[in-house]
Amino acid sequence: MDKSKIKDDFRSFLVEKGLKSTRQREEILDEFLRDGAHLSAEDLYMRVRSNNPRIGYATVYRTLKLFAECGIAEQRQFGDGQTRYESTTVDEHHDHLICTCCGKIVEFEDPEIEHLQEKVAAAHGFIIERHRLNLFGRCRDCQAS
Amino acid sequence: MDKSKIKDDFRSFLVEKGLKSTRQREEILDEFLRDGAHLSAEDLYMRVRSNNPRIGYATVYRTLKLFAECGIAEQRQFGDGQTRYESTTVDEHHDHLICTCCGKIVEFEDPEIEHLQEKVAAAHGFIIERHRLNLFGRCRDCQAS
DNA sequence: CCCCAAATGAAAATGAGTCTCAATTTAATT
DNA sequence: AATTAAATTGAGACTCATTTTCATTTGGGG
Repeated sequence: MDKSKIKDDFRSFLVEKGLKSTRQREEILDEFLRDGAHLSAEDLYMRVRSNNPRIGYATVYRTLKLFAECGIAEQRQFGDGQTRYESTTVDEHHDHLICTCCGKIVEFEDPEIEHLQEKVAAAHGFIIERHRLNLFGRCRDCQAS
Repeated sequence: MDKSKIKDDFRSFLVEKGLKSTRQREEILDEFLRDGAHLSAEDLYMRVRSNNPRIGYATVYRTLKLFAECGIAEQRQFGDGQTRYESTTVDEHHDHLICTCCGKIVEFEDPEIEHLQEKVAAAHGFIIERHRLNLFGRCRDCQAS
């Protein structure tokens, strides 16, 4: 949750990889951290643009991939055809409840489920690196209609 | 698992919807049921083509969507940019272990996990319609490298 | 300050999936 | 068997997210 730590992480990552720290990358990261959960490249592009209209589409895409590679963001697919990115704080990640009616997304975590996942994986000889759990259904509001 | 029952299901579905049973749909369904777990439209197109090169791309896409609508197939995204379809037997569905190294996909089911999912969803006021659980990691063979 | 590898932006390219439309086929009806 | 209306098909055009290309600009070590 500490934004300046995340920024430092990213800068270190760039140095290690022999990449450069640029104004654009900083701006994109700032905007990415400003709030938005589940931002698509398009979303982020729009936001960044409103501060600095000279930033290109491709740069946003490229930078987002760097975030993922660096580990400060994770890619998600919710089935609407757009890849969405979510900022991660190292030891924290969450699963999602997605309303098939209104599209609302609720995050949750459940240690018990995680533990069972490890168990299942181990039974098949796998070592888990990450997981994706999406529950699709109807939220309370949409159960009326 | 009873292929002729699945075919009958699909035929009934077509009748109910006022749609027509065609040679192409039969051929595509036959090929779809022949084996392939996790077929992409492209995969299936290739296979169908090897029997009948006159079948079009669009027809395969359209038919696959019908399968999904009918409930004899489910769509899956494994993050490689292609939608994959998996044949379903009504009450049976599975989650996946995906090796990030060799791409191997292992299916599993765990009633305990499912139960916990229901619980979590209920706690947030959701009624689950379906879920997707993917565990990414390294399979036994790839843990060496 | 110089240099060059890396980065950028604009535009073209790609690739999965969808749509259009003229020609064909299905299946219900004469 | 012939008729017919509606559904289907195949080819290719199209969409839209994402990637690549390439000429130009920029970061930062020497």
